[in-house]
Amino acid sequence: MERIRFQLEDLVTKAAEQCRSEQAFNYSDLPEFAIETPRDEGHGDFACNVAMLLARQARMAPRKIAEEIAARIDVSSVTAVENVEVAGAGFINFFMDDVWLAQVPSLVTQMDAMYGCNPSKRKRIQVEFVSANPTGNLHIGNARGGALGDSLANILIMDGYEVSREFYINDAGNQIDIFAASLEARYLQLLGHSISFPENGYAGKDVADTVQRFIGLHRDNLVELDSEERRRRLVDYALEEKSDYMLKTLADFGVFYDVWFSERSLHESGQVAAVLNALRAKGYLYEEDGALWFRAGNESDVEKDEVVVRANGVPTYFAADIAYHVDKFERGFDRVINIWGADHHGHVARMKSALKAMGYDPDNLDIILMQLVRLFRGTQLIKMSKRTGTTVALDELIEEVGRDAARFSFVMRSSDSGLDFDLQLARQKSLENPVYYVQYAHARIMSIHRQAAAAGVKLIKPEQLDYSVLGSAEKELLRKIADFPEEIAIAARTLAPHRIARYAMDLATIFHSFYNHHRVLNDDESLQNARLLLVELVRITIKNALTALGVEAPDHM
RNA sequence: GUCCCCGUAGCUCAGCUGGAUAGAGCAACGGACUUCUAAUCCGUAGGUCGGGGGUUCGAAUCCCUCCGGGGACGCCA
Repeated sequence: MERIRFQLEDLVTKAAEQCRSEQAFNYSDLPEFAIETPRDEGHGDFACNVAMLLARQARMAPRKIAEEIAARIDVSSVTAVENVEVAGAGFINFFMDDVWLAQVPSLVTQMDAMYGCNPSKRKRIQVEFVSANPTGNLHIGNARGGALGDSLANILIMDGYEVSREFYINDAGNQIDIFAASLEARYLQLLGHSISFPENGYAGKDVADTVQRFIGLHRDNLVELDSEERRRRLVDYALEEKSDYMLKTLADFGVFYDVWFSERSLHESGQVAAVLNALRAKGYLYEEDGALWFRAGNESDVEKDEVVVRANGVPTYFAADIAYHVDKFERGFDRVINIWGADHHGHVARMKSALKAMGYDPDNLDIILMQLVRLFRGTQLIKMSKRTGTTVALDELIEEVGRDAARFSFVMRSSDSGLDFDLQLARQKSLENPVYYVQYAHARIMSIHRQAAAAGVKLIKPEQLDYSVLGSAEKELLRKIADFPEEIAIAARTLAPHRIARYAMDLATIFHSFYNHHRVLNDDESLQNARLLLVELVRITIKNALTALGVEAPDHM
């Protein structure tokens, strides 16, 4: 379909140039205009806005310009163009011959599971998402990040990028020390020693359970050791257990990673120290109150400088994060995308500023700030608290509402919007739940195929399609199907997976309406053949859209 | 105080890099199952796109400002 757009663009450009040479009107540069798909069918298959954009330069009413251009468009050079009209403020509308829609069936059936994919961009993108602290279970916000990141990665792949999914394990730093102290306290308490629990410690039941399992394996072996060694052994055990569980839970959620990257490894390899040295050499670091600060303040959009090494000599999370992002770009990614919770937004400008200081182009780093999720059960808000462990974790969420409903709910909304997730609503298999609406369309089509097979009706090949039997309802479906690769491109460009959820719902709507008005299996053989092929194209497209979102396309419901 | 997100129908939201008469779902009301799955469809009703300026041929969309809601401003991550 893209080819048609280029051809039309070319037609318009030539016609405009001809206008200039014939002095119909004058302009110096032809503005970058659009060949868009009008919302209203009455406005044709494609519309061009060039006349409005030329109005100022040409000093002529847009409508008049459009007429001059339209009169010079050579329709015969592109066979698929049937008619050109000027409408509205000065739109040039193209009405296409059926020829171009007739290309859709063979395209879809040939590409099948690949339909929607765009040509290779020959670029590598890394998507880093979830990256939860391995000190607790995955919560509802991580679930949104997981659904979003995984879908985005799928969409980028479809749009022709090479994509690597990455999880950054925060297995170093302050919170790990607190975690270790909490583990130690629980360990000693469970073995009957009277010891106070750290004030800011991890008091959740899951932490106690982890310690209990450790005791089951190793009994009281650690009691006699010194505290540092005891903590090290406990935390190593706990981090491994927690990470494994996260991996498993994310896999249950349909999320798989290419790389698990350890923060601790950055310290151990000396990369953090190396980055600090480099920044110091470039004059970006200074000392104040005993700590080492990164000078980010030169950039107008950065509020404050940030500490990279504390007064006690320990590097901060930020220091490690700079080293981490340097490492990402050193691995050769053309573009790096992070999905962060909105509460991290203060970090964005400083991170970019640090990357710039290190000699990288900060524009190659995109950070999606995902607004926070509130969890409800009916009208009751469920408060999140990592410390007390009262939140609903991702594994419980999957258990309660199912993977498909959960993933679709998270990904159907723009990441810019806050999300209220109602457990009661999500578990209902009802109208409130758009995922079933889309899945139902797929199941219905599968049912038609089963009936067809039972009656001995075979699916025809696209080249056998009698195009003339298709009515306006069928053509509307074909047009929507034809849009899919472009939808993928837009979703990839704007980093907005929710567009694909929206698209799937729209396509399902058109299909359900068609289904209720027309029978696929009927007495007219050529009509039946055409419709059966058509619904198969719908099925492929819906399935590919759902797959991009990590949602199943069921055969039965 | 500074910064980020949001404000569109009664509710939940979509609206792509400005484009033609602002769209869905839910809720309300009225219809459609002896026929491929009624988890569906068809119709009716519902809007000063938070307010005010500005840019433009054209603004829900871009800029400024004010109001309202949420969030962040730590030698935590």
